[in-house]
Amino acid sequence: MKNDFRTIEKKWQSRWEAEQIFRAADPGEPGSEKPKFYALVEFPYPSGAGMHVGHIKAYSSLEVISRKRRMQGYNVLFPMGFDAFGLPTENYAIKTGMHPRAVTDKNIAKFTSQLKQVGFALDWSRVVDTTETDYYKWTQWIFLKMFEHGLVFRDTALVNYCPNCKVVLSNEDSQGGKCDVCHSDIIQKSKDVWYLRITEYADKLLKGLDEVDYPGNIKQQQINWIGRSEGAFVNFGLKDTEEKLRIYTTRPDTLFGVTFMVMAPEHPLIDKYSARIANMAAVEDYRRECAKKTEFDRTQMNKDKTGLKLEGLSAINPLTGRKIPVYIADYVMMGYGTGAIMAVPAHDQRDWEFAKKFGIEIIEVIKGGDIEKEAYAGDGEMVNSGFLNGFTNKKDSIRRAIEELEKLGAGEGGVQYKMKDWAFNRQRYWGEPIPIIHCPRCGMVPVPYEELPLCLPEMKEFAPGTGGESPLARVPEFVNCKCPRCGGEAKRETDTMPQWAGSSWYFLRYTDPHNDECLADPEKLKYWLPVDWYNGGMEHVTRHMIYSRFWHKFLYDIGAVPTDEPYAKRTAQGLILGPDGEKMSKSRGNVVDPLDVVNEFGADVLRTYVLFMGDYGSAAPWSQSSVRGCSRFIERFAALDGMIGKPQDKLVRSLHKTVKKVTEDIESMKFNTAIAAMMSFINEVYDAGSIDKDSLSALTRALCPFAPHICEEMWERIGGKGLCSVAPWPEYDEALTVDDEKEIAVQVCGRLRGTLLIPAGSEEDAVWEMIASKPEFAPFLEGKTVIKKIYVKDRLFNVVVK
RNA sequence: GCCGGAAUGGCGGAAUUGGCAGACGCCCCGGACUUAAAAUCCGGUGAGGUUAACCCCUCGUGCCGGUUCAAGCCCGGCUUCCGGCACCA
Repeated sequence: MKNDFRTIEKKWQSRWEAEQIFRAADPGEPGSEKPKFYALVEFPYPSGAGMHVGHIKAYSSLEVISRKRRMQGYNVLFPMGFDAFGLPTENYAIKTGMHPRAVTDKNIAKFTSQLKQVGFALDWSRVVDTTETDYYKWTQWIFLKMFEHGLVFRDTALVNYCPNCKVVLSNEDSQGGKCDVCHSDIIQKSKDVWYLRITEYADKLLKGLDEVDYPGNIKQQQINWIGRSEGAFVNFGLKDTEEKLRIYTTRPDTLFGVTFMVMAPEHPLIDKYSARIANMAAVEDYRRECAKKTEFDRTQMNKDKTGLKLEGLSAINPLTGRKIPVYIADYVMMGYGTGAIMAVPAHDQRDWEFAKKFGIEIIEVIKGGDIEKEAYAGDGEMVNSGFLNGFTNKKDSIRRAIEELEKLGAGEGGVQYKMKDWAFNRQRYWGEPIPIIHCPRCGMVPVPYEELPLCLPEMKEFAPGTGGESPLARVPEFVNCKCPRCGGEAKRETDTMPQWAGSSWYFLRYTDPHNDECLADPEKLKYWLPVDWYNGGMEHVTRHMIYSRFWHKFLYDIGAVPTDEPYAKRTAQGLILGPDGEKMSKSRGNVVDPLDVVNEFGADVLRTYVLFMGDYGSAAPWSQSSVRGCSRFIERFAALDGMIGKPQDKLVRSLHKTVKKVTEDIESMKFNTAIAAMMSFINEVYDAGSIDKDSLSALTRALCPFAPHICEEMWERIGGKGLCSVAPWPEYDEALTVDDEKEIAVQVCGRLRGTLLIPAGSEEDAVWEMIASKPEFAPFLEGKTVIKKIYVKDRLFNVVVK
């Protein structure tokens, strides 16, 4: 037959929908006795542009895996939803005057129709939309639970602020000093910020990595993100005061090498002792200078150190009693450690550069480098260090130093994280309202649980206020309320949550998307969790995944979910680049629209191509002519119904090998070689001229996860029972996957001198006899002494001669 | 700077984890079919040498060296590219 995909694909998509074959069975329902398989893909942000080929690649992997698992008898949950809060929708709404709700609905409808056109085997009865009140009710519920457990706090802070989006961004959203959404330069602004105390979970997030199946690089990225370091807090005395200047260091054993201290310009002790600081005017100037720089600028200026000595203030080394000068410099950040450091210029390059510039003494305490040239950060024998002299092992000397500090009451061992608490508010309309009420008498009061959801008020204008305040602040009916605690007049918080909120728990809601009593029925959570396999992009490995692991671990701690880790296994797809090998982007004009491919070649071809184009985890450029190659493959398959004939032993064996390869390769995400194996098999069928019906039946089912429409059509033509998508996965006979004859390589002294057909499993002596009797090998062996024979069964025979 | 990963034909990529490098697909070339083209089918296709032809030989997985009967794969030293983090004390 011809692959008349325009008719065929519609036909089978409506059959699947009518028969609801992709619906997952909840516990207690028929089908739930099968082993469960929960396959999760990152739900899309429904942009107006519709789906991108990247979406297709991201979803196709688990689409194929879960289709196969379904055919193998699993109860599969493969759901889809929409992460629909966020700036692009809101900006579009502001520009066009449409309500964000209407924009969202339109975009979701578009995505839904496109996903269906590609034929993804999704359970459409479980669609989740983060912007629906039924959903964000529970996002708010989780926030309140966190509030209740002290994981939410508010602080005034210098924040990353995007002047273009008029919104406060987390560190994660403003990397490299650019806004993640619009790429404008970030400025620093003082704001009231809501924080989630994610640092409280830093250790749990780190430890949990031991029990999950993520690729090493993903684990490593999360480990780096959390950035745990072990060291010590040391309290330096401040001369002529009772004050302690507290610092954090990873090398407390270098205390004897401390020649100055550095505080961050914002350090509070500077204000406290401003009266003692003789050059306070200059200090203020320096501080103003620093405040002008963004954090990005500060961290970029890693060449030239700036700073200033605090005249009149000095610190006392707790181990030596020595007087040490104190500086301020912007290479020390208020946001890490204690905002102050002990500087050991001999063994820290930054301190070294600073010391050189300001003419400060450099004392070597670890032997092994040339501290005149640069700081030495390596290992070596401790010198000039009192009781630490002679230590050569870093671990021992650190332990000994901490011991001494603790004995003196001058410090203690401690741990620091690079990860910071999560700035959790945005001054925007299209997000979940933060369910908190500010009462002049009671302070911050949570909205009572029974009043959830706290819905967004209806508005016509969504632009943020000029002072960067949330548009919700302009709705008096929303803002003014009664305090739930004292009944007095109070005001609602008007900030909304960041886009990461809704995506931090959506996979839980899929298990029970319509529940009105709790975020999901505990029975259903218990049945479905954890997610067995989660696939998505590398770009979400640190933020989204760490956030959602944090929320999940919190929910586990309060007994709301049954597992402490949400995702048992995580994989990531590689990017699809444009045909020019560059990242696809509108400005480059190299974007490929997946729907164009569906219209020209059909969904089966699109699906097959994105998985065939290369190693699934690596980036690969789009190639339109390779799409044609896949189209040819599908056509060649479609024509097999006209080639049915008698079984041929060689072909049957090939079929079994092919089925084995496809079965194994799908599970290890080697989709390209699985497809290649089926292509080879079809080439063999064309060579042989015919294929038997059983083999065609097996091939059809093996190809079905990749190209389900044409396979359904083929299945019907060859009289398959029911729908191919739920037919049993083809079995293979292990005995038929091995040949009874093998062609082995024959080498003399490691050089290939020919091949030899031998009965499979032949022993060394028998093979040697065959080689010795073959005239074609004689010239290489004549007159030589055999020193060594190496035989790798069914593969290779190497004769070493002299 | 630090942490990951990669480098294989004209191109995307295979290679049972130390055992015939280049599967499969694209591109290109030739043939069949066709009035013709497209489509389709069949064949060829790493480089060089040799041969009338079949054969055959040599070289070849970023670079230099090593281990081994045998290295794309292991070890040591580089180069380049990609991703992440980055004045983190």
